[in-house]
Amino acid sequence: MANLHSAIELFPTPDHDHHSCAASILEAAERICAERRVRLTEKRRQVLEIIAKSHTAAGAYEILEKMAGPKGRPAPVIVYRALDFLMAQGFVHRLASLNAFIACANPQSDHGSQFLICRDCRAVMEFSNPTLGKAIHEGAQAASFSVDATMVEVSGLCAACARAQHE
Amino acid sequence: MANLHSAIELFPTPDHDHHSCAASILEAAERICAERRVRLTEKRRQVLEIIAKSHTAAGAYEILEKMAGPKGRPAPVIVYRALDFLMAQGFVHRLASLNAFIACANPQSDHGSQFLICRDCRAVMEFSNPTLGKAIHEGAQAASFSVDATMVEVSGLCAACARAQHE
DNA sequence: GCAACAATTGTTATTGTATAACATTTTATG
DNA sequence: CATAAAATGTTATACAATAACAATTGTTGC
Ligand SMILES: [Zn+2]
Ligand SMILES: [Zn+2]
Ligand SMILES: [Zn+2]
Ligand SMILES: [Zn+2]
Repeated sequence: MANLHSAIELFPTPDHDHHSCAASILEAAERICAERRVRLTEKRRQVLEIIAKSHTAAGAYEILEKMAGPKGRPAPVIVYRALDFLMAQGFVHRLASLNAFIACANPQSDHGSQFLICRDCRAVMEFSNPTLGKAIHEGAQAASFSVDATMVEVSGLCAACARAQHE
Repeated sequence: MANLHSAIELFPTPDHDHHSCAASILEAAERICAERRVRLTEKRRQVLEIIAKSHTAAGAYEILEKMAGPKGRPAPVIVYRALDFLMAQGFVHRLASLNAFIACANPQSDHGSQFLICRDCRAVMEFSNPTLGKAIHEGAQAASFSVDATMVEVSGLCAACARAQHE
């Protein structure tokens, strides 16, 4: 996961070679599932593969389309169940502002969701800013509020799209 | 809006007297609408009133139920149009993590959305932590990302519900 | 007042997102 | 292999949001 000091190189550019990202996500998932004695079944793997294939968030029905075989696409509940599993294991995050899903950049560590979302190319970057996490926790504490989960979604324009607009 | 140094008194407790909160929200809305020469029509006022009546977020269809008269409830689009207006004027915020709506605690100032949401009593507190806002902006800048809108939704347990669980 | 126009509301239909309930199949365990 | 648990299949439904167009209400200048 990007710690925003080296983030400039890490925001997914439209042209970057993505094969290694996707492969390493699948690899990590298999390893972690083995460790935890949970099963990365065919459906679950298929959904994760589809999500990991892109740095843009995928909607549930978009995933369904990509799962479609000769007999047409599976029922919605199929993808939602796979997503529930993948989110429980921390392999996938849900972006509430988009009703869409993105592969986790760092599935090992338990972490709050913090995302930059480009409104133009729809690329998503997950980041983890300690200052931000600390500010949230302190704020909550001041209200005697005990935190379960935090959601930070920042929408705007990525550097590449900002440049493109100036041309 | 709470600036989390005095937040302990401000998280809405289940038993607090709410009439003044709701009344002042409606009052402020009327004043601001007059200033801006926009119309707080009957439907809009009704929707705002329903939302302001509670410190828990209201779903669109929940609002529809409460709008129901002898002829049944109005069409969904009625409430969504009112919500669009109320959000544009800054009287209401949408909570993406709940697909629900809450009255703004400080409709004067333009501000990013930051909320504490109790998973138990479902009460919502809007807050504005400058450190948090700054951290988000700095993080985005480090990624050369220009921010349009930020969304911070923190779910957990409020103080009252935490106490209740310990009994 | 009233014509002309803009804003708001009404009506019907549709798309998108997500879950409930229950049957069947697959996998792990003794 | 019998049993139980986990995962998948099937059908139906609930909830969230928008599209397209008609009717009504409010505003403005004459
Ligand atoms: Zn992550
Ligand atoms: Zn972009
Ligand atoms: Zn607000
Ligand atoms: Zn509570």
